[in-house]
Amino acid sequence: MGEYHHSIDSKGRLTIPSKFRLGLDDSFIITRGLDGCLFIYTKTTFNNIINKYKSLNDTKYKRQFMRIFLSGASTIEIDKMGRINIPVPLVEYASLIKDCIIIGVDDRIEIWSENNWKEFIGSNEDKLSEIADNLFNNNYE
Amino acid sequence: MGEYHHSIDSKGRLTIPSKFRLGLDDSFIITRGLDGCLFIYTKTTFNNIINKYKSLNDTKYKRQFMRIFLSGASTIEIDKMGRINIPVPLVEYASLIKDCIIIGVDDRIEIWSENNWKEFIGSNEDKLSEIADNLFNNNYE
DNA sequence: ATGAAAGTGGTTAAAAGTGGGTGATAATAA
DNA sequence: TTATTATCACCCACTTTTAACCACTTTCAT
Repeated sequence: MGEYHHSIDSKGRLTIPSKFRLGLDDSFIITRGLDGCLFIYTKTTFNNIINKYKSLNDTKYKRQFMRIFLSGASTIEIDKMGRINIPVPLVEYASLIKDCIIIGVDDRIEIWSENNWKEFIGSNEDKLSEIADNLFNNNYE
Repeated sequence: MGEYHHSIDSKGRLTIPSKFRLGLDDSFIITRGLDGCLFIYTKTTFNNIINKYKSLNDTKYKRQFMRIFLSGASTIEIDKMGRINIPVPLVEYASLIKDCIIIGVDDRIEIWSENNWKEFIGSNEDKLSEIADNLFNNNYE
C-alpha cells in the first residue's frame, strides 16, 4: 500500500520504494498490466496466476491471452541501488518518460506514468462511491 | 517470457535473444505456427505434441493440424553468433522482411513480423480483460 | 543539526546484436 | 567435364545495449 513518486532515467532504471523491497525477493516478475500500467508480482504469485490459466482448455481465447500476457512478462532483478531495469517494450507500453507513480495494490505493485495515473484518477475519483456500490452489489458492468 | 525486437538479414539469419538461448539445446524445431507466426520448440516438446495428436481419432481437424504442423517443420541449429537460418518457405509464410518480434510463450518461442504482431496486438490488447473474463466464464466464442 | 538511508545521475567494461566478407560445398548449365 | 552460380557455415569488425560501479544529492529520524 502507499503511493510513491519516483523517476525513471534514460536507461530505463526505476527505483523500487524501499518499503516495497522488503516484501520482494531479489528476483520477480514484471508484466503488462491493465489500463496502461505495469504489474509486478512475486514469482510465486505469478506462477499461481499462470497455472490457473494453463489448466483451461485449449482455445483461441486462451492462446491469445497467454500470448499477450506472457510476451509482456519478464523476470527482473533488483540492483544494489534498489533499482530495476524495465524492458523497453514495457516502458513504451506504459508511456514511462520521467515521472512515475508506484503503488501497492493487493498482491502486486503497479507502475504508472504520471500522465496515465492522473488521467485514471481524474476520471474515476468522482465515481469512487459508485464503483464501491457496484462492487458490493456484485453488479459488475 | 518476454518480447524482443530483432531483425532478420538478407541471408535469412535471425538472432535468438540470449535469454532464450539458455533454455534451448543446440538443435531444435521450427514450424508454421498459428495466426501467422512461427513456432520454435525443443525436440522433446515437439515430440510430445505430435504424439498427443497422433493418439486422437482421425478427423478433418486432426488432418489439417498435422499437415500444417508437420509440412513446415524443420530441424535447425544455432550458429556461434546465436543466430538461426530460417527456411525460405517459413520466411514467406510469416512475411518476415526486416523487423521481427520474438516472444516467449509457455513452452515455445514465437517469431512474428512486426506488421503481423502490431496487427495482432492492436486488435486484441484492448480486449485483454474481456478475454480473461471469457476464459473464466467458459464463455468461448 | 547530524548521520544514515533512500534516491538519482553518470562512467565504464562486457555482452549482445548486426552487417558483411570468404572459402568450401553443392547444384546447374554449357 | 568444366565453368558458373548459389548456398551455407564460419569468421571478423562494428554498433548498441546491458550491467556493475561509484559519487553525489535529498530525505528522514533522532
